[in-house]
Amino acid sequence: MEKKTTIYDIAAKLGLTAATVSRALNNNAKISLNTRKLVLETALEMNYEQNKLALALKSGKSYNVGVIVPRIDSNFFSTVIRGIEEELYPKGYHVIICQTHNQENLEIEKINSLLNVQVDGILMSISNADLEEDKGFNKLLKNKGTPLVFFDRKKDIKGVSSVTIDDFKGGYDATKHLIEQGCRRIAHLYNDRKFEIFNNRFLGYRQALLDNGIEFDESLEIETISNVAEGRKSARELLGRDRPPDAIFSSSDFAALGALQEIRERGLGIPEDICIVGFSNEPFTKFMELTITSVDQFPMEMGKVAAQVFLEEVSNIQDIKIAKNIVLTPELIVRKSSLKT
Amino acid sequence: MEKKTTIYDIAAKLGLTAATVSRALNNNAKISLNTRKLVLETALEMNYEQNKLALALKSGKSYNVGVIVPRIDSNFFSTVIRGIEEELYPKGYHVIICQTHNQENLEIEKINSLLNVQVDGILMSISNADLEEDKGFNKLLKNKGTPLVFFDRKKDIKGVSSVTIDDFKGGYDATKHLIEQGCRRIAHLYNDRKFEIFNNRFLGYRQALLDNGIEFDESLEIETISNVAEGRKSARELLGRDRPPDAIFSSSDFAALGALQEIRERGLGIPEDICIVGFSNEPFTKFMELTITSVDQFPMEMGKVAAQVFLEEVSNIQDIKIAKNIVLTPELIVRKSSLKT
DNA sequence: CTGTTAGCGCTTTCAA
DNA sequence: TTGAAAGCGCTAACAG
Repeated sequence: MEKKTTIYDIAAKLGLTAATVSRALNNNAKISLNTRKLVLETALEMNYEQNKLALALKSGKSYNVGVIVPRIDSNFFSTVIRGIEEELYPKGYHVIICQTHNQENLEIEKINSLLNVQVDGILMSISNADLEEDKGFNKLLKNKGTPLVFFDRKKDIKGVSSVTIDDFKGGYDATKHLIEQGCRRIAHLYNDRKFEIFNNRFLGYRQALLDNGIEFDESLEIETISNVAEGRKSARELLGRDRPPDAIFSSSDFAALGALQEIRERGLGIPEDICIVGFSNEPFTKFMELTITSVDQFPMEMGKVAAQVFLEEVSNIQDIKIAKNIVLTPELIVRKSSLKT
Repeated sequence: MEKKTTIYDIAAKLGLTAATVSRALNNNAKISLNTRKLVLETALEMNYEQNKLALALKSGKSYNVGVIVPRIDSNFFSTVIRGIEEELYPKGYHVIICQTHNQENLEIEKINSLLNVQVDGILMSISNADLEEDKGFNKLLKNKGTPLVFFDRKKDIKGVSSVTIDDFKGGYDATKHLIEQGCRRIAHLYNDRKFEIFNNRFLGYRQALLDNGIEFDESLEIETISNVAEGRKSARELLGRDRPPDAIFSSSDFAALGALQEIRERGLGIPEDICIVGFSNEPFTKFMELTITSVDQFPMEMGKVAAQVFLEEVSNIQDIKIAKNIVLTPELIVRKSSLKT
């Protein structure tokens, strides 16, 4: 375990001073060609590597950004993170990831933790719909030096930018598509409406019905958790009704899958008897034999755009900051589960 | 954008010295109960937050670890990372992620980049099978201060620990299972054998055949890339043979899926005519109607164990380090695609 | 129990 | 063109 060589080491070896070495290395100031060459050579030879930590302390910029997500092992979030990393690395930033598992206390804790390690910004998707603008946020917002950018699950906070998709349109298009397929009793499995994203999908669904002269039927609107078992459960409930639906639009692909399984097990045909549309375009929706129609959220794009917003904000910390709310357009991917021929 | 408060600020306010404040905050040395209370209170009131960067520079420990993977948006890697994060965060570490996209130069570059930001260790899955123990590695190994831990895709390097699964056993069990189902002409779609993991799956396959008195047939062994299209292509090739196989063991779930699709489109039955086994237990394998038998690699465990190995190594940097090579046991998950009744 | 001093590695005035 | 000195925020050894 040998010590890392510092600019002092190479200064000593050359009979120079650290300042000179620093200058030579950064080819900043005017330095004699000779000394520069000399410094560069010995730096190489001594395996010198700049200690970015010292630089960070000195400059106040760590070139680290924190990303907070409910969990990383989901296709959506890991793809967003991929986008963020790919956009930020070329600009010299590293990405620190944090998971909250939807635990309220962890969300605040991780924000503070990231602030402590002096990240230059935080990109996050809210885990906790009830999250108030408390400690963590306030701190972020007060020292306007560290920008905050929401992606996907945002919260309307003055001065905070966000990148989301148009969930209303996603819900609207999905429902409209089902109507165009001739469906009239369209059920909706929705997730916790305290989250903007789920509420917007819900509202889009309602609006599409309205625009097409279909009255919504509350008995067809069921709150569901985003997993296969819950999707099955909801489907069971719907199929038990006097007048079962002829289509299901689920705000989660997993619940859509559960519904699909339940329906087929009962001998009903998809899409003949019931059409199904999910949301998120999870990989499995296109891998199945009975491919599932879904709404693509362009997670990679979302990550890249969120990163860009962050980059803009760090470069203008002085200026009065105008929050930017970027909304990406989702795309309905029509597949077998909803395509009547 | 107000300045962050430092211990000097609170020292000034209290007519104390920074050292005292530091001590009070860390309740380290003997401090009068009074001053401690005073310091703690004003710290709170002034919104003091420790600057971990300064601490890092001072102590030489950044409490950051780097994780390098080919890509993060795959179920396997993102789950490993989840495990790593969950194991390390409680110990005070943050996780920095880097992707290589299998680009050779990026692999070295990211290692160096992480080293520059003074990570306390690097956990990585090799992207480049040909990677020699060059620059990046040498640097890591020379200054033994920063431990390196391989997971999944490792390379045998003296003094470097690793956490992998027993790919040989994975391949062996998969093949044995197929034999038990009555299959005799078992094809194998293998990935680049320059990677230990793929080679071991291959060898396990061969050994299982041998142990059961079946001679391997090179014409049934096809190199494939891990995606659906390539799986289809390989299946097409196999089905064109004089004596097509009665089973396919693929070292990738994606290629297995491609093969499955191709086979069914040709009107052959799975598992009646051809059994299929994949590898990795990707989520979709259990979501499909025709569920796919696969080998679970326990990625979450792998991440946690890799993190533990790292933790051990950082705490013993002084001692002579004995590399640890931990091998987890995979599990064959039998599903419809290979279960003849 | 608390103050003084020095130093982690680097950059950046200010002088020379 | 280069050196001297200070400072980023914190801790730790040594005094007192």
